[in-house]
Amino acid sequence: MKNKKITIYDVAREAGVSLATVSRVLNKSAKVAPEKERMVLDVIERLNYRPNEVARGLARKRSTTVGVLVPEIGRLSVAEMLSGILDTANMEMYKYSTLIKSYASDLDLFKKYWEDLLSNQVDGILVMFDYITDEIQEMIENSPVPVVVFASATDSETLARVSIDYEQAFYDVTKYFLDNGNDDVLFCTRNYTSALEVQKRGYVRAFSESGRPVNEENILRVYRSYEENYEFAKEYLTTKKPQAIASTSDSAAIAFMNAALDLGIKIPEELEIISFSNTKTSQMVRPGLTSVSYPIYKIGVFSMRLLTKIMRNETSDENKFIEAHEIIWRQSTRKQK
Amino acid sequence: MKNKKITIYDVAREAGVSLATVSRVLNKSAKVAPEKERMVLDVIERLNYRPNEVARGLARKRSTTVGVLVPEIGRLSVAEMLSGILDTANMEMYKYSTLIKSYASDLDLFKKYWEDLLSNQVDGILVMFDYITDEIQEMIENSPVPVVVFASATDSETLARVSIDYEQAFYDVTKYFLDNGNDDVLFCTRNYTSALEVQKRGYVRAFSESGRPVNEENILRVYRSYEENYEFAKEYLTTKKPQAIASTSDSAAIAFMNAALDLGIKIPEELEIISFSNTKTSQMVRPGLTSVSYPIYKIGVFSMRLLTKIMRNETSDENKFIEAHEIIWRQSTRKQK
DNA sequence: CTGAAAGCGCTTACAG
DNA sequence: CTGAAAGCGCTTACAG
Repeated sequence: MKNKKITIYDVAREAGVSLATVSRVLNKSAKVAPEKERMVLDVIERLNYRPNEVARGLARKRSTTVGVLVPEIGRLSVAEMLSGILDTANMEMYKYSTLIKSYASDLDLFKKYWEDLLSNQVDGILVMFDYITDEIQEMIENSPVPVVVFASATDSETLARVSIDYEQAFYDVTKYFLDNGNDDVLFCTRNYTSALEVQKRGYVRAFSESGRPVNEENILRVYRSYEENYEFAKEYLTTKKPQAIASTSDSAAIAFMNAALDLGIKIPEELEIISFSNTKTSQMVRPGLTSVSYPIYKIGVFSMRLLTKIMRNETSDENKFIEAHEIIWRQSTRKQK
Repeated sequence: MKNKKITIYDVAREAGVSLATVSRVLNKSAKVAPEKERMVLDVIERLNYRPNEVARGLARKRSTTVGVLVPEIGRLSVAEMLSGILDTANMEMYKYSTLIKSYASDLDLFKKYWEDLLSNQVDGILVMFDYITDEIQEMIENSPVPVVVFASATDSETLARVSIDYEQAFYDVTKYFLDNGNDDVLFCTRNYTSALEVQKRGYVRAFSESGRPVNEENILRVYRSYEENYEFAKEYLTTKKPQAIASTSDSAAIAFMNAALDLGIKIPEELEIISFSNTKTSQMVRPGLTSVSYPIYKIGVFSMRLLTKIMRNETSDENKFIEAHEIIWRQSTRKQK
């Protein structure tokens, strides 16, 4: 560690010009005589001057920093979206720094981080929340800076957002099962919160349309870890014989699959399984796991792009992007591609 | 979006005190008369005042922000480490904001982001780099702010860092294979850079000790995607019959495993496989994949903690933490637990 | 095209 | 215990 901090004053003195001029060549914000510009640029180079973004932020009242709030950075899908967000934020035309907060699906933590981000004067915020409650929506609507919601279930028609149609995705999967003679469709989900509501709606709709009743007992809350789910599945499948499983969680889907195999239940002949996130694991397991695939990385890219537009006041006619989902058929279903 | 920015001036005026007093109660930096303190606190509450961290950072010359440089945020292990870093950074006693940059394993991008972080006046930097070259090491040593290196291979004895002993891990795995009668040990790695050197050293050492020669052709560079690796493995295993595989990449290990199974090669009887990262997938596949496990989350926690100590000038007698690794034995090896 | 000056919203010696 | 004032390192009208 060394390096004495060198400031714009040093550059101005050394180059024999005023602060203002240095600032102008730095920001290309106004015409500067070519010779002076050269001088300044030379000095900057020689002194290895690096503008202080914090001072800059204060002076121009823009931090060129955006905040990102995610429920759990350790989730593979989240990491993948962050990847899209960061890549976009750092593109030449954008160049935003990103302050990332992972709130562990905890509402209080979410609120705290939200305040933290505002304190840090972010120019905009990207929010991912499994389900946008009224409270969260109100926070967003009262935000002093633009907010874009991504990969979140919501009923709002006004929020700027990019995600997929969760209800439709669950509908599609359930309908496939029902259309193929399965009455007893298990619905496994990890978070038994209101997030469930939007998704459950698709499940219920498919049942209604097919004229069959929904059995509430078939809506299962599963665990976080694979081991727990495996034990649970093994016990469950010993007494009950569902015909099909739709799971929001990859780990639960695979736990059920492995448990079934270990119990001698044939897949997909006796039990069909579809998972709601097409992670790398889905293709590595045997039999391959049929999954709903959606453009995770792209959702990150689009949400950052949308936020940028709004921050720049580019009147975007469209502030809502619903990405298409698709079912990737593998060996855990009778239909295979 | 609404909310007119309210500043410390507004609070001072409203509470009938000076700026300085408000600042004191905000920072608890000096004694303030209890009644005045109450007043100020009340006004803050009522006005919903939120200190501007950017102005604060400028004034006190500390941003309470740290930078994090990772090769690829989308990698599950990276996400998990970030999880540990963020959790620690946000703990009451620390409270650092984190500026995260993912440089796509690109040296130029790394350098750019490095400068960006310094421009943003971070108080410290956490660096992950598959292998710390001399160039990187020099950047770190010349950094104006403290730097902690994590989960990176390096020969440096001076850098503050926390990681595992890569050489030893590769040695352990190779030795297991050699001790159990496998001469033909494939070594699969994704990045054929100097990172390889440190790891290869363990592989080579095990061979030397056992008095057997290393066959350079057994050092394989694999692909990024599972599909490519699967195709490659299938072709490879058709002509060659290795007895054991040590792979730095989970996806390659599983690709070889599935390809072998599809070719009728028995695992582990005819081919043993060990992977170098114990991801969730390792336990979900059948047969279970024996893997080297190391405390990923903990490495994040420790590195952030170490950085904090250095930033606070707490003379840490120890600036190097090497976490223990462990082999989790599953069904892809003859030894199973 | 260029400089002097005010201002961004805070903190922190310095006096008292 | 408290306030006036300088300063953190920039940007940006305002004159010229």
